[in-house]
Amino acid sequence: MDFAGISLYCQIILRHFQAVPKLNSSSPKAGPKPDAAPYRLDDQVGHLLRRATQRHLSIYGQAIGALTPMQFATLAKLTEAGALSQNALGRLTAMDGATIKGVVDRLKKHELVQTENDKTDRRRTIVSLTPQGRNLLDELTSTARQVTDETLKPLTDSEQAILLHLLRKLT
Amino acid sequence: MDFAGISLYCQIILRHFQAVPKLNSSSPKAGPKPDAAPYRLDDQVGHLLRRATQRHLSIYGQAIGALTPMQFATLAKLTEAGALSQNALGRLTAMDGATIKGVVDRLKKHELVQTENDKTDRRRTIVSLTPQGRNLLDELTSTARQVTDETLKPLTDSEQAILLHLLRKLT
DNA sequence: CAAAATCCATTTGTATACGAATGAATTTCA
DNA sequence: TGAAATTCATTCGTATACAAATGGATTTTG
Repeated sequence: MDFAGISLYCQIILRHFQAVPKLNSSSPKAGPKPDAAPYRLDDQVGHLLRRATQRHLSIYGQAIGALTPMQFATLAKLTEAGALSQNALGRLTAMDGATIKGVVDRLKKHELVQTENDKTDRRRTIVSLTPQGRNLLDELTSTARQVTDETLKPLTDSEQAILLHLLRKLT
Repeated sequence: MDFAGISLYCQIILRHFQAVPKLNSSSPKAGPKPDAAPYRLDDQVGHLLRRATQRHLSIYGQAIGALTPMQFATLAKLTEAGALSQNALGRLTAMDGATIKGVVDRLKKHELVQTENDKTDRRRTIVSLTPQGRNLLDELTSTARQVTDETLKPLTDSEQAILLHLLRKLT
């Protein structure tokens, strides 16, 4: 095992040490206000996730106008995994059945994907990329990488890695 | 300055050291595949933010059925900041004008908020909590804290603090 | 095997989201 | 001051989201 990364991580640790509010800073013995902590919206994970997502989607929107974020995700997943049943595609892009249907319908209207019946399982609809869909995704992928980079720009490289790691644990 | 927190942070650093993919692990000299990194949806911040948000909203939904997340956020912000113009309320809850209008309309229908004209600025509509709205929020706040706790449960205390810190930087 | 449980795609209904346009009111600034 | 810029609330249109219900197909199991 190679320890070349340690100093980088120490850097961020030290930075965080000053920035992060101290855990248990209120002493364990009950003060005059046991319920002193107000409920502040700006401190809630949900709100912070929401705001971070909004900023990301705004960056995406300025960079990519041809496809909505979920349409892009759908084409990206099809590129990655090949043809998939509509429901499987929804699972892999984290959309429920009702939602992925609308996205696929709109992509079909633009002739970026096509559907066919599954021979083996007559419940399934197989969704696949059209040549146009493949081409469009090829053109947009490098821009999409820039969108990710721009989204993470406020963080150092190690902070970025840690954020992704922590978000993954929240899945 | 007190350094009592350092060992905690070192713990997570060491854990991350093994879990986080190495930065620049591909050598700087061009290999046979300069574009070797595939675009994997599951590695994109946007997708991870989305999944973390989905899990959070699912936890919220199981815990709180009386109000949607945005309705709760709206009441919480009104409790925190007092009566606000509709647009100001939208800004503080991170909803645009069109969105906050729908939320306020639905809260009004349930008589949890009320609106009045601003005497000073005739463009503005002032939104305030009704007694029922205040009561309902009082009842739900401790559950909302549990929702936040449950959302962050997969992380240690220091990881939680770091995540919130990093998300704040992405705003 | 056949009933029960699942899975698949679809539809319906409600609730965000947000760009863009609009008209009224207020503020800015030349 | 008065025109230009901004702000506010509203509306319209499109695109997610997701719970719940439905009907058809497949899998699981007793």
